[in-house]
Amino acid sequence: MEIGPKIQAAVAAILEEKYQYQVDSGTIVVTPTKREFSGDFTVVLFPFIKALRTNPVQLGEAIGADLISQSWITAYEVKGGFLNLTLANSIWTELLDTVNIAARTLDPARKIIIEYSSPNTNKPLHLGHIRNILLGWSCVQIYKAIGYQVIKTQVINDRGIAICKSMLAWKLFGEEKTPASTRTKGDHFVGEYYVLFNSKLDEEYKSWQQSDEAQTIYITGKKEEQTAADFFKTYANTYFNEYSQLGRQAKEMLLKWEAGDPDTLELWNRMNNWVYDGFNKTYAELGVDFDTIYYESETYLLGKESVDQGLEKGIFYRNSDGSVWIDLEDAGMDKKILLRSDGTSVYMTQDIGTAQHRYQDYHFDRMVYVVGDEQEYHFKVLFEILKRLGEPYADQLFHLAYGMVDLPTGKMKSREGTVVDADDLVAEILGEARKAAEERGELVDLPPQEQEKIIRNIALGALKFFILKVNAKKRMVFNPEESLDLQGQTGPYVQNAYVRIRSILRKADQMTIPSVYAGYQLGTEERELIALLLQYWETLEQAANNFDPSGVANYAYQLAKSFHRYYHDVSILRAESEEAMAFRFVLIRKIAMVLELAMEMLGIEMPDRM
RNA sequence: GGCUUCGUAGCUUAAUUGGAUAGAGCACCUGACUACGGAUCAGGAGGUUGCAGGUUCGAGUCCUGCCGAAGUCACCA
Repeated sequence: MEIGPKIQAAVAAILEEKYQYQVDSGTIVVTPTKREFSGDFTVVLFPFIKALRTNPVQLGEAIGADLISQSWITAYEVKGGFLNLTLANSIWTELLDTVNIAARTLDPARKIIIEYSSPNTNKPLHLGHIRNILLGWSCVQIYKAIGYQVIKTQVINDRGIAICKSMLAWKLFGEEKTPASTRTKGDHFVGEYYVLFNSKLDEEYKSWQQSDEAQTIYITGKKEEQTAADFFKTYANTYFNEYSQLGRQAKEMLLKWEAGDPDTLELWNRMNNWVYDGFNKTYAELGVDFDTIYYESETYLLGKESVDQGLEKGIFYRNSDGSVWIDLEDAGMDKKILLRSDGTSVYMTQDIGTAQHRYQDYHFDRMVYVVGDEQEYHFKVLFEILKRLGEPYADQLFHLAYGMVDLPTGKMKSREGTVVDADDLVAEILGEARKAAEERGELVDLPPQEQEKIIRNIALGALKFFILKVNAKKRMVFNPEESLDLQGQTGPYVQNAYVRIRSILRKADQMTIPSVYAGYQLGTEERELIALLLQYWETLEQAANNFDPSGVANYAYQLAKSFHRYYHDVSILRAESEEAMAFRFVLIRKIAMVLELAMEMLGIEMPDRM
C-alpha cells in the first residue's frame, strides 16, 4: 500500500460521487503536512474550486467528512485552500511494515552504460575529477537500486600531443628515473614531466623573444598599441607549432607514435602504465571501479565508416576541399566538421564511432556521459548527429553536465598552481578525521586496522557528502576547510545517527526486547519519521530521472536530523511501556536500514562505531 | 555579438518540479551532560529569493525586458 496514491484515489472517488467531477487521481496534489499545522498529509483544494463552483472551506468539509466516515482518517482541518488529514494509528503501523530496502526487481531488459572520470594521462586527478567520479559512481548505485543493469566505463585519453610532451621531457631530462626509484606515485611522476616540459618551453620561448627574428615578427605582426608581452601571449601557439625546438620534437614524437615506431610506443606504454598505477590507487582510495575501459588510442580512428554512411544518406556533405560537414542550422546549431580536408577525423567523429562501437559491445538502452558542462554544446551536437544517423538508442542519451568546481579564491587554474590535487585532498581529510577520532577517544579499544577503516569511512563520508549534496548542474564552491568539517550538514552527522542506532541495538542484544506493539499510540515525531521513510523510493527515482544524487544526500540528512531529535526526546531502551519499546525497535531498525542504503547510493559506507 | 546556464541570510546551500509564514548548515549569541554516545539537542539573531513588469486563486520556480556572473560558438583534444 502506498499512502499518497491511496489518498489521491479516495479524494478522486469523492469528487466523482458528490460532484460528478472526473479527475485523474494522479494529478491531485498530496504532500506531507507542514510542521506548523496539525495533520499528516495535505490535499491541495485550489485546483477544483473553480470547476465545482464552490469555495475551499465547503469543499474541504465535504471531502473531510466523507473520509472520516471511512475510518482510516481520524481528523481533518481545512486551512485556506488546504485540507489537512490525520491518519489513523493503525494505518501508520501498517505503513511502517511496508518500508523495505530490497532493490527493485532487476529487469535485464533495462541496461544503462555510465561513463565517468575519463582523465587524460598527462597529469594526476584533481578536484574536478572527484566531482565527476562521485557523481558517476552515485548514479551507478542509484540505477542499480531501481533495477537497471549498469555498466561502468570510462574513456582514457591516452594519446595525443599532451602525453608526447611528458614523454619528451622525460627523455630529455628524466635521466632514466622511475616512480619506483623516486618513490613517487606514477601519475604524479608523469605529471611532473608535463609541468617540466611547459616550463622548459617557457624558458625557450622567452629567450627566443629576444632574437631579431622574434622582434621582426612582433613589429610586423602586432596590432596597434599592443605591447610585446601581450603580443607574445597570443602568439604562443604559433611559436610552438612553427619555431619551437621542443614543439618540433614533441610533434615529431606524435608522428612517430602514429606511425607505430617501436621505441616511441615502448616509452608511451611505459609512461602510461605508470599513470594507470597511480590512477588505480586513487580510484581504490575513493572506493570506485569500472567494468570496462575504452582507450582513445584504440578508438580515435573510429567513426570514419559512419561518415561514409552519413554521406550516402545525405545527412553529411562534402566541401570542395574534400572536408566533410553536417549542417545543423535547422536545429538551431551550427555547421560542424566531421572530416578534415586531409581526411583525418576530429573529436566529434571519434565520439560517433565510440558510441556505435559501445552499442555493438553492450546493446544498452540508455547511455550517460558524466562530463563537465563546458562540453554541453559538443554533446548536443553529438546526440543530434546520432539521431540523424538513426541510431536505435539516440533518444536515450544523456549528458550529465555538472558545473565546474571553484575555490573560495576563484577558478582552479593549473597554470597558476591553484588546482586541488585529488590525492592531497584525500590525505588531508584523512588526517583531519584521524585527529578528531583521537580527540574523542571512542575507538581506542579497537584493533588499529579497524580504527583505520572507520576513520576512512568518516573522512570519505565527509568529502563525498560535501560534494554530492550540491545539485549536480550547479557550479559549486569548494571550501577545503568546510569540507573537513565533521559537524552540521555533513556525512559524519548522518553516520552518527546510524552509529547511535547500532549502539542501542548492541545493548539490546543483552536484553529481551518485546515484539508486540498493536495497541501503541504513535507520537507525532514517530509519524513524521515513518512519513520520511516512505519517501525513500520516490526520492531515489527522482534522483535517477534527473541524474542528480543531491536529493538523496539531502534526504539522508533530513532523516538523520529527525532521528537525532527523536533520540533526544524519547527513550528507547527505557521506554515507558512494552508496546512503546517494541514499536521503537522496529522503527529504529528501519531508520538504520534506510540511512545505510541512502548513503550507499552516495558511495558512503556506514561505520558501526565512530 | 549569437546561443546556453546560473543569481536565495555574511558564507555554503534546500525548497516534494506552480502550493501554506522560503527550510537547513557554517560562523555569531544563549541554554541542555548523575548519558539508549554531546560528531548531539533546544532557542536567538540573520531574507524585498539580482531588478522591473506579466501570467495564475497562488511564483524562488513559468513568460518578457534589463543588470551581473559563467560556459560555448576551431580543419584543438
